Amino acid sequence: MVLQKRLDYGFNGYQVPPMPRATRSARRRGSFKKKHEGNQMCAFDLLAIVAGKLLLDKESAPSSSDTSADEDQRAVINSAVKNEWQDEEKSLKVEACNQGSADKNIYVSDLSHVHQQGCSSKESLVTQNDLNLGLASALTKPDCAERSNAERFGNGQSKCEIGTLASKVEGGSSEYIEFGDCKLEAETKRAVKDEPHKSGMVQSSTVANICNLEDPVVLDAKPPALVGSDSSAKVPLCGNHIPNSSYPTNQDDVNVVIRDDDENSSGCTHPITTKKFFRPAPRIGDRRIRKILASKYWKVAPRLKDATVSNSDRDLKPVFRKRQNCYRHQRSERIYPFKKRKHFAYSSPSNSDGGMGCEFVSDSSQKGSNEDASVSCSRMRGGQHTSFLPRDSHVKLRIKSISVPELLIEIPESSTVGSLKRTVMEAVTAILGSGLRVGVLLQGKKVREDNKTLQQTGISRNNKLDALGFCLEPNPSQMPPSLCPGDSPFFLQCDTPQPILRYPHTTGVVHQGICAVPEPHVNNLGNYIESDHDSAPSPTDTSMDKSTNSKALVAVPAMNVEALAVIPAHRKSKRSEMAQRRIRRPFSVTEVEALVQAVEKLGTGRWRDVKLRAFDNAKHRTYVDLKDKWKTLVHTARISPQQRRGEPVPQELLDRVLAAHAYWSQQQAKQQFKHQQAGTCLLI
DNA sequence: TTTAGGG
DNA sequence: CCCTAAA
Repeated sequence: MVLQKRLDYGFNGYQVPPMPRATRSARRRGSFKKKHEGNQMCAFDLLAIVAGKLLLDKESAPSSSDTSADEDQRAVINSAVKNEWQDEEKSLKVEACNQGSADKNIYVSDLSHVHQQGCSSKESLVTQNDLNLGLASALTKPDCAERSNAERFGNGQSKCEIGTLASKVEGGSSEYIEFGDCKLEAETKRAVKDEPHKSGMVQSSTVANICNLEDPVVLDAKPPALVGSDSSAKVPLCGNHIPNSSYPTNQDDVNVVIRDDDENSSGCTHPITTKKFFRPAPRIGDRRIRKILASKYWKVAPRLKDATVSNSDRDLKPVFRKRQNCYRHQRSERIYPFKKRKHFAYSSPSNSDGGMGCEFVSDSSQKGSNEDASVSCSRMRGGQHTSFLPRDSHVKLRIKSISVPELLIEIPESSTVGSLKRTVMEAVTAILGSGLRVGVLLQGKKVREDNKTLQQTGISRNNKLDALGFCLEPNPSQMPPSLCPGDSPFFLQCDTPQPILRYPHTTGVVHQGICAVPEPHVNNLGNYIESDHDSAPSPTDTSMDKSTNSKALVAVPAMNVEALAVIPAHRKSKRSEMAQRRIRRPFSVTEVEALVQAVEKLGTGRWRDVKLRAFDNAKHRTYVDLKDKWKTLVHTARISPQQRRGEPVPQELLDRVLAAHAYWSQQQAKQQFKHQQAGTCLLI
């Protein structure tokens, strides 16, 4: 689209809330990005966190008291799932892909692969209201052809696929993460074998690499007593004391506050509302974490569980506190899963064949005692010891892929890709947050009898490799009753303890559907591209403000579940693109004129003053921008008009540029000369 | 944080 | 526009 109209620029009298320079600079400072290059948390991790939590919830739910083999199996799988989801350093991101068919598919996929496969977010995306969304791990798919596997189900039925599962697991711990006013609990793994200072310490990269554990670690079996208590279990398991931690450790959890980028306050500043739900920002580490998470690319949740960023509970809103207690309670029930993972740790970690379904491996002979301890532990919890035999044949599973329910998203055509991404992200988060459970499929059929043993069901080690499948399916029990008519679709809901979705930049727009968002300007999930809100009201900018039209999402559970083959991602995946490059905003002639005028007056080398003088209200123009623009202006003025590109700058302006440049260069030279003179005089 | 300059 | 050294 061509800019038809010039920017109405601020110094002409437009009143735009000035952006705090400090934040702006902080954001712009490259050092920050660099410094935290490793501290990314990708969308996938977020999903993992959510899913991990839910799976855990499910796992420890007292309601499922029976300890049938099936239940055990699910528990084990749950462990693996949540572990794996947080394990991979997949640089995933919600991407939109147009495969050239009528179907538009959106994938959560690896950055490096999306484009590789010819899927570009630049392609036209939102041309219909009913988008067919697929969550796919592109990196796990050799090519687009395989992806079409998912597509061929058509708009209504395509499956959402998420991630690969491998079965490599280590110890773990759970922690809290706040996304805006959402609070999630995340299960994270922990290198048990590491030195305490290594595994537990919070470095500057608190949010960084928690998954770089290459070697599976086998835990020694702990006496049940250890498993019973939260605190007692943690120490030996995780060695998580934090010697030089910059984080206070007076609490049991980690509270990470995600705040939005400063850009989000553009248009209207909401300094207070933004903070409403957050804990009082406290001590040392908080700022860093906050920054890291605000950097739009998150990696993995902080791994230390015994540290907390904030120490005051009293300031929490009641509902918040309640939530926290709730989580804390859950945590204490979640010790045993960690141990159970040992069970899984033995299965081969390396499987990169893109098979489908899962694999059975005989496991009866290995590491009997350790695993038995954990397994028995879980069974004891259910009150049954009878089924447990030390030499029981174990079925070893390797889940290579798992399906998640289908997502349907409705979004106006006028929405931008950026908002679409956010929307998908939110939908994904919501769908995972709405409650999932693991379904078991045998020979394509769902196994519903939870009480049957694996043997009875036919899930034995003699089984075929692909006979067994797993899927994630909506969990009706976790859905808000009011929003769940029958077993119908589950909706996004905002005021559940689960991930809360917010729609950014929604200036007073009513969200259709269930979400009533208190703080529309807080964007804690996406904040991708167009968070750079332009305060200068050009027609382009207003039209680009798509997020205003964000609508509520409706997610429909998939009826159609089938595992797609996926290949595990490499652990050291390429760093996803760091902080998003700012969108390009060509200078309008008006702006150029303002710039020239200011430079004529102030000279080159005083860009901050230039900024203040002429661009104070254009918060998207930094003094660096102005300096750069001047640089290019000078260059433009020197080249022939034929070589120039973009909106033509009047020759008159270019002449002034050259004149001013010459003048101030001369001045500068004079200054330098004088200084030199002074210096030599002193020396002599 | 700003400036200056290369990429 | 980004990144950074240097001030």
